[in-house]
Amino acid sequence: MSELYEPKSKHIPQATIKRLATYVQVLKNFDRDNVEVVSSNPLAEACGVQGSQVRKDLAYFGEFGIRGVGYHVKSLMQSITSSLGVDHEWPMVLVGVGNLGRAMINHINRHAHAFTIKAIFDCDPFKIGDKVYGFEVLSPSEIQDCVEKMHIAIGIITTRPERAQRACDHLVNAGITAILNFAPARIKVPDTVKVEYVDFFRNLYSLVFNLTQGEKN
Amino acid sequence: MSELYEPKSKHIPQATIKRLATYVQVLKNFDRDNVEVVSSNPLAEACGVQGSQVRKDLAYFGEFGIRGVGYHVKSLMQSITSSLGVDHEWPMVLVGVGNLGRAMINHINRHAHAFTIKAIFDCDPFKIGDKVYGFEVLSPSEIQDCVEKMHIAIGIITTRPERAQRACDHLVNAGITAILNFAPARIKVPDTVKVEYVDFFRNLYSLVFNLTQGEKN
DNA sequence: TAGCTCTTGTGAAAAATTGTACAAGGAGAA
DNA sequence: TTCTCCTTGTACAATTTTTCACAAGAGCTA
Repeated sequence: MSELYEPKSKHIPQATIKRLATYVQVLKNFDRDNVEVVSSNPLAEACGVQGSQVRKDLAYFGEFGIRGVGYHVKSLMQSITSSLGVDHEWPMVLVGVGNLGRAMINHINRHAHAFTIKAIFDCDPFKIGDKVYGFEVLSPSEIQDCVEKMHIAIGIITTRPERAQRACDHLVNAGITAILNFAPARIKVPDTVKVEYVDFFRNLYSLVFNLTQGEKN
Repeated sequence: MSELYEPKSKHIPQATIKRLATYVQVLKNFDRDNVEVVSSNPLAEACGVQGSQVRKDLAYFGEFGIRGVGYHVKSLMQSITSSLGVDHEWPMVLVGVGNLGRAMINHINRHAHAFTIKAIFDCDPFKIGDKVYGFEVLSPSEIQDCVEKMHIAIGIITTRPERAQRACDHLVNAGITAILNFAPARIKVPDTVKVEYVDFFRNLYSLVFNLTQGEKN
């Protein structure tokens, strides 16, 4: 087995990446239950997809399984996280220390191995200087310095929607190239910056649509 | 224009539903800025999709535009929300009053028009009876009664991953048919129950993958 | 009314994704 | 070693989703 996993083919669907994240989550559970080897079908079932889908997704990055046997849980986890680049720590900054922001600081720094919030910012001068979960709330003017010193690539936005674009601009100017936006607003960024939106109202809309559809059938 | 909007065609992609939620979000902003009419291209650009995509998505539900003119912002919002069934209130219950749970109670009840949390539950006997944002934390044994009395269809899970399945079982037994799961764990439900997963580590994985990919090019 | 401009709604084409089916290959038994 | 049993990895087929391109239609002007 090689040390470094590079994609075998050019283009990998975003859906595949998202599924790989799920596989890791489920593999962690298998590992916790002391399962050592798992084949594609049980893994797929636990993730709510088809076995062939799992095999195809993994095939983008390499051959991690043993024919006739399956996948070694621990080594597959390692292979996936290494392939995606989440096998080491990613420091992050967060802008917007409201209720949602506080929850995320706490939630992310507790749960995630690969992701840690290192500094927090807010535009509200009354909040600057406050201590939140051990962090001092800083002024956005300090983002750039912080990002450069700590080599931070990822920023999180948890402001109100009206403030999202401003927060985004601060982050982009500071040199951030990836943004996770929790604010219910679309933001404009240069092509060089990647944005992911987390908006669970989308999920609620989807649930409601399925509920109302179901009634008609 | 008719009063009730029913889908014109049989199957509508989930991706379309999710995009429609985004359109509503963006239309709200146009409305706030007193824009009265918008055509598909500017709307699409603000949502990060193609104009033809917007038109096709809307076409699943009816003809809401005026040729040569565009869409009336207010009436399009109304048409979409009515089509999806989110033009009236959906009461919800939440299980798991930890940090994430608290944040969601506050966040959802402040922001969303169509969605309101009506009661909150926790398995931890030490939490039961506590007051959180005006709600008393109840025992899971009371879910069924609550769901029936208030005609609640949607449940939210914000427990720790180990507890997610138990919370889910409580909800399903109580008659809940749609679940929004924030816990980083997959849950098993009967076919009649819809589940949507909110897992922003997926989004973080995606960002990191794109960052590491970008380096290589 | 006729003519011009603009944008929708939609069939058809293209692209992307998912599912199928099976050859290839590893492990263990005889 | 040889045979059998399993499961992977992948070529190909089917399906789904997105994009393209344009006819149809609405408003405005003269």
